[in-house]
Amino acid sequence: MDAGLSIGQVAERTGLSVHALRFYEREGLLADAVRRESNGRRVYTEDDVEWLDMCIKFRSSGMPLETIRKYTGLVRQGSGNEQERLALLRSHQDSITTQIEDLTECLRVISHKVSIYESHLADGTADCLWVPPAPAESSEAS
Amino acid sequence: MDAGLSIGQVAERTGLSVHALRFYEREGLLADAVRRESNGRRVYTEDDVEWLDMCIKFRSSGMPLETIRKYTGLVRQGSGNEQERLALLRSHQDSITTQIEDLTECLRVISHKVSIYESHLADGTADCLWVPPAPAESSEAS
DNA sequence: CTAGGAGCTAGAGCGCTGTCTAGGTCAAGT
DNA sequence: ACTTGACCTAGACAGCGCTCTAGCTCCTAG
Repeated sequence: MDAGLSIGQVAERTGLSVHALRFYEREGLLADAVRRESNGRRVYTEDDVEWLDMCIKFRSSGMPLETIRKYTGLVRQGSGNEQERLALLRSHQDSITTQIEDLTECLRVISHKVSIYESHLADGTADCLWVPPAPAESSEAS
Repeated sequence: MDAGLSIGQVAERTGLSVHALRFYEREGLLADAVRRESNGRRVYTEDDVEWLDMCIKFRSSGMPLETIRKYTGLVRQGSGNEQERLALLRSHQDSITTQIEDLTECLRVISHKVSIYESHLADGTADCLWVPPAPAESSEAS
């Protein structure tokens, strides 16, 4: 039932490539070095997969490998550094929040542009474009 | 008053480096090739700066240079292809929306982790961590 | 016995987005 | 005259995050 997973199975479950899995391991992103069968093949546990899922969340929210490595290092050291871990997580939290804000602003500007194109296409007046960017926070302009 | 801007001034105003400005131009991201003084120096207009600001929005929301180049090409061609421009903008809009959703999910998971660390640090029980990821959409676990 | 397929390591290569260097021009200030 | 500083071009280099290759070992099925 939980007999341990091959790298291929983990790849399938996480969506990472086998290359990426080996790469992550080499880069020290894994909580503990993956166990091996007698023949040298990696055997992953469910915990490994969970950890990898976490790494994927970190990565996909823009945390650099370097920082994941640092976090991993803290966890590997064992208890005593929870404040540090927390600080790291909090700062990443902030980073994500900022990213979301920035993206939201971009979305606003681009949506404004889209709506201008839409209305100009609707009433046939599709010239006098290109369109200057949205005016920061006020009502319509053109 | 609007005597045209040097590359240095544009760098300062946009936050791009002069290197990046020249790079973007080489890469064909600018609506129209920047005018030059007799001595070959670039002279930017206010419109150029606005265009660059737009490019910055595109870039910072993850649009690849390639796509910006495509958009620029459409605009350069002049009117007649507004549908295409609109399609491109809409698809980028979607991309941003997806990014925001993904980031929001990451933020949820990480905030969960943070709150677990916080409470364990609060009542002194800061072991039994590391913490598995948040359970998708339900109440607390650990 | 043989062919596939999955795994292994070490290390090269790549796509993207800039950044930096080398070598030069030009204009202004001292 | 000389220095300084902003600008120019062409092209090399860099950082990040993978991805792929070469050359190998196993194991299993036909």
